[in-house]
Amino acid sequence: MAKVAANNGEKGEKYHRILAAAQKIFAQNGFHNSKVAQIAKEANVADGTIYLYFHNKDDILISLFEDRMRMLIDVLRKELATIDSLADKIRAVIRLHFRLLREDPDLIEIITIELRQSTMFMKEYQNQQFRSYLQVLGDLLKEGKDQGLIRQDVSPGLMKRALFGMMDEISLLFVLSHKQNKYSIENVSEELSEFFLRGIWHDASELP
Amino acid sequence: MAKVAANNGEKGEKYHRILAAAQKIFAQNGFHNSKVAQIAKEANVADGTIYLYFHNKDDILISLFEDRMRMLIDVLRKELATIDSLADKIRAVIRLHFRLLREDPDLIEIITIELRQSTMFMKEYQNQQFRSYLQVLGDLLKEGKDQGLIRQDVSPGLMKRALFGMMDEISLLFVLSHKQNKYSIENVSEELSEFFLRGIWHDASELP
DNA sequence: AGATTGTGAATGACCATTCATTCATTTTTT
DNA sequence: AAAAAATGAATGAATGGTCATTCACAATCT
Repeated sequence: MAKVAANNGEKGEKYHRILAAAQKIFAQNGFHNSKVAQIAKEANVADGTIYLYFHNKDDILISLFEDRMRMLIDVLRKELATIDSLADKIRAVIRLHFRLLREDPDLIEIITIELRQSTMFMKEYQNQQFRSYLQVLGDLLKEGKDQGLIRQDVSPGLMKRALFGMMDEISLLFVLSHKQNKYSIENVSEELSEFFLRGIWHDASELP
Repeated sequence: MAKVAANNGEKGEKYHRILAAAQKIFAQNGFHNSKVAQIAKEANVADGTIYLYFHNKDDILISLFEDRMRMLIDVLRKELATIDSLADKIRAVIRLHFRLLREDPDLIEIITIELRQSTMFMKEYQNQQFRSYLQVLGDLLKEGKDQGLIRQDVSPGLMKRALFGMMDEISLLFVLSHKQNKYSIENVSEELSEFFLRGIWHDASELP
């Protein structure tokens, strides 16, 4: 008993080491082609040890996903709190997504590929964190509508997904082409922001 | 050898029966959780027979995907040929995608879920048909830029993917929520079209 | 009859998961 | 404070179940 873990998010360091290993291996091979033994090796841990921290292979993926999404939402919320203009907030959402693509491509690869790959069984687990992330986007849009900045015939529930879909698909482009891409991440982020804002804005000529 | 098949696309009817069965089973369970034996049963064919028509399980998915994409592109090209206005062409692209979602949800489920699920190994197979589909979208955007209808700082190569990503993600919403959705497919198609056109259009107030 | 097409039981590779065992560390006893 | 006992985290070899794939045989054509 005793130490309930000190450093990280409450769960002990071996737990997090395994998650980090899983992130790498899953991003590399996809969930179904990743062997638990590989993850164990990457984490410098015996095969069996993994089962002290996770119920089974699926549980690793789910935990990984939830953990990372929690972080993402956290960072996002903090960044948004420092920005006033709604348009700039939306730009920040997009910029963050693509900044992550640069700083932690494995994470984006997990979101982009594994989220779908496991959607079928994630359905059961409801995937609460992902919902929260979409929620943040939806709230921004709602706010914009209320302020009259965004057109009244925009559905936040739809457009939050449209936005995620765009970012996700374009991330995939980068992830798969392994950086040998003719677009720079900065330009992409910029172009997407302006496109999205124009699409929803009440009067595009008034876009700050 | 002998008969190269008469009725359908060149390949013989058992071939197509297996593909149809695979479409259903894959949509139902996802690629990795679908058993070859299930597909055989659904197609009223012996397990071994499948291997007379396909090299292996992966080959079934790839063939299915290529075959269906070919159809989709075909229909799309024909529809576009009957339309003059560029804006209406883009609307037609979106409408077709969502019409399919209604008429052949299994197909959209395959595109939406399995495309990602198998991206890793589809990379090797280059996925020619999917590229062609994107190509069609890209050409439309290019055309619009040349005509000055679309803003000059829009990148067709990027926006074709953004468009696909949007449609794909929102299809996923429908596929997963199994129709119990508060949005109607028609409204979604309509709202997305207007959003997308405004996003890229040179002067949104001049949108036909 | 020879060729082609189809069958489905049998095979064997693969891999998630288990569990008997080890051993460092902590607790209790003397 | 040293010795003895208890603990439970960690290990990794062994297990067992699951399928994709094969192939010897059968049916059907030409």
